[in-house]
Amino acid sequence: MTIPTLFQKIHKIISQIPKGKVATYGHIAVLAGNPRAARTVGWVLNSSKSDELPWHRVINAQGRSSFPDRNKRMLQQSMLEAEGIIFNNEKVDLDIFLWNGNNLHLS
DNA sequence: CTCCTGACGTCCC
DNA sequence: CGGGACGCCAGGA
Repeated sequence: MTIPTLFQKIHKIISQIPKGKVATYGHIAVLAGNPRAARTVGWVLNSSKSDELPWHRVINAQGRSSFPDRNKRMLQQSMLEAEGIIFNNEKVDLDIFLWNGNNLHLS
């Protein structure tokens, strides 16, 4: 395959986020090779089928959900809490739960 | 080809 | 610490 598109890279990376960890859009963008493609990451999640990607493990640099709908944010929070992620005033401790991309392997 | 939009990030006030 | 403005990448009309 020729130079996987950011879409494929991002998609692959997100699908490999380990349980109990979270990744930020910016971090994913970095892992994908484009530190400035944070927006593209969000676009991928929105464009791709949310049922095949752990979208709930993707949050912004603030350690918060970026959903415009409060209801959606709480849903994500609940899903992460179910995985062991601890929320502090609706904020995640990135120093502890941020995935560093250890087990990441692109093909 | 040009313009608009988007689950972001960083800088400045 | 909160809010506003600009920059980035990719896709769709």
